[in-house]
Formats: sequence, C-alpha cells, structure tokens
Amino acid sequence: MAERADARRNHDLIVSVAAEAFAEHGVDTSLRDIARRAGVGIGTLYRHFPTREALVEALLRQRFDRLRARAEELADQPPAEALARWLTDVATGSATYRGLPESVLAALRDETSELHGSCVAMRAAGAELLARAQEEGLVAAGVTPEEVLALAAGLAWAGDRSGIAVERLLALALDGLTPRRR
Amino acid sequence: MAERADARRNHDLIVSVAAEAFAEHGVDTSLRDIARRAGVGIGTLYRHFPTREALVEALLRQRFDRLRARAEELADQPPAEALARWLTDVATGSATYRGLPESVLAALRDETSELHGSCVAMRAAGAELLARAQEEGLVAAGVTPEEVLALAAGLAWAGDRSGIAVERLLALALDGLTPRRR
DNA sequence: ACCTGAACACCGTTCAAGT
DNA sequence: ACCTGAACACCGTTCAAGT
Repeated sequence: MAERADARRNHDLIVSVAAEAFAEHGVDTSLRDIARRAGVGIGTLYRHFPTREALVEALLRQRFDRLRARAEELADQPPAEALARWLTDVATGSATYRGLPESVLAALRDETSELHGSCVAMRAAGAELLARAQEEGLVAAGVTPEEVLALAAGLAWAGDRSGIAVERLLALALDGLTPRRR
Repeated sequence: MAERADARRNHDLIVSVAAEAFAEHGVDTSLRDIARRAGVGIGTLYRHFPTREALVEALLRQRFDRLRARAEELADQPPAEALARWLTDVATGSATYRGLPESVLAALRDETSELHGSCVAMRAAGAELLARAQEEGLVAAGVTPEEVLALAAGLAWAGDRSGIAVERLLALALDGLTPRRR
C-alpha cells in the first residue's frame, strides 16, 4: 500500500469528473471521454477502476449509506408511511444518474459485483421497514425485500423514460391501481 | 414503387434474422451482425431500414395489433379484471425482446418515431379499458393511459432485470403494496 | 433500382514501454 | 509504483462504385 501523491490525485480527479459525466449523460458515458476530461491516460483510469462498475461504486457507496441511515431514522414513524417514504427516497435517488436502477438490480444479483455489498446493506435496511409493516398486517406476508426493491427500481426507470414523476407512479403502486375492497 | 424480387427477398431475410437476433440478444444487437447473419451487405440493411427503430417496428407492428385486438376481446369482462389481464399481456409481451419496454415508452413520446403510430393505437385500446374501469369507480379518476402503460413497462423492465416474474410485480401494483382501507 | 464494402469516427480493453 | 498511448477488435453510419 503505497499511496503515492500523484496516484491519489488522479483517483480523486477521475471520481469527480465521472460524477459530472454520469449526471450529464448517464452511467453509460464513454470511459475514454472521462479519462480525456480528467486529463489522464485511458490506462490510468483502468488502473484505478478496472471495471465501469468499480467507478460507479465509488460514487454510490455514500449514497447507499445515506439510504440505510434514512431507513433507521424512519423507524419511529408508522410502519406503512415509513416504508412508503423510504421507497420514495430509493426511487427518486435512483433517478439522479440515468441507468442507475439497472446498476442496483444487477449488483443485487451478482455477488462478484463491486456494488454488491452496498446494495445488500441497503436492502437489509429496507427489509426491516418491510417486516415491521408486515407484522402489523399492513403489507401482505409473502412480499419480499427483493420484490419491493425491484418495484421501486422499475418505477424509477419508468419515470425517467416516460416523463411521469416517479412519486406518482410509486403512489399508484402503493395504493393499488385496481385494489380489491377489504 | 418497383418491388424487385431480390429486394423483397432481402427485406424478408433481414426481418427474420432480426427476429432471432433480437430474441437472443435483445433489441440492441449489432446491426452489422444481423447483416452478416442474413448474408447481406451492411448498406443493404440500411437501405431497407434506415434506423434501428424501423427494424424494430417491422417486428412489432403485428404484436401491437394483437394487443389492440386483445383489448377488444376483453371488453365483455368485468372492467377491473379486463384491465388487469390486458396489462399483464402488455407487460409479458414486452418481455419477449430485452429492451422492448424502453422502445415502447420512447416511441410513445417521440412523434417522429416509426413506432409511434402502433404505440398510440395500442394505448388507445388500453385507454378504453381504463375508462370503463374508472366509470365504475374501480380505478381512481385521475389515472391516465400514459401512467398505466408506464407502470406496465417499468414492471416488465424490472421483472427482466430482477428475475422476479412480471406477473408478480404487476399483481403487487394492482392490489397495492400498502393499500389504505376504504 | 438495388447491392456492396471500404471509409470514417467512434468505442472498450489490454499491454509494452516509459518515468 | 504508477502513467501513457498505441494496438486490437469491435461498433454505427455514410457513400462512391458497381450490376
């Protein structure tokens, strides 16, 4: 573990340029372009981040940590509202980078992904809120944390693509489009 | 309008190869590869289908027509069930080619798209079912056909990405994840 | 009227050569 | 220990040259 000063500088430079580029053009922006904008050789980018996912991960770890913390903050609110609010945060947060919902779902399934750990931690935090809501009979017993996250990710994706507010689509799914009276 | 025999043959060849290729690798398969597998110059592919969307459209028009017909068949069933079944058909149909939900939402917004016409027609058919359900108070009044399609497309997308059955995600959204008692 | 493939401007990724 | 950029194998798209 050497920590040479120029290496550290390049690392941080790449991350901050990538943050801009992803926000502008989505998570599939050209890596070559990021290297160019950072004034760094393409090989240097690959040395610091061997895969695109590694770069995404560097930008997302703190975001996921915040969502985990958010779940804990919501723990003292009524279970159904807490779950609804948290899912809204997840979905709207997924909309910051175009292509992000896809990264989340992919990382959740792929144990070798650099994002896997952060995603699993986030899911665990959400699972707590889900379990509480289920204990009180507010959400059907069979629903899994995976299903809930897939729902939020799918609606984040659809919101981005359709121009309809993510919050609106999520509200429809939470209330039910054609709910049976009970 | 000439209709030379070789041109017609090439057209059909490209379409049938594209159907296979899209089913295998999704809607973003290399066009070059399709031309290669069809034994045709890349220029010939571009001559027949000036954009990738034009090629997708050739494959999707009949599918959309079938979905429109399906909506009419369902018209004699109870409104809520009819809508639910139709949305399931839309969502599962969107799963045949990876990347298709994206094409549908894009084409719906882009009036210059070759797919626009077929998408609008399909939406209109769905809008009828939606309106009937709303007249009977089974679906909230403010819900639009666009929102309903975005929901179905988003869950088709999420099902593909998460490995969770589309039908399951859609059922959750139709019943409501955290429905208020009414 | 239609077909062909070279040509151009881009990618992602690797790796020998440099400091 | 790290950086660099040429090199390779691919794209999408256009267009002059052929039949």
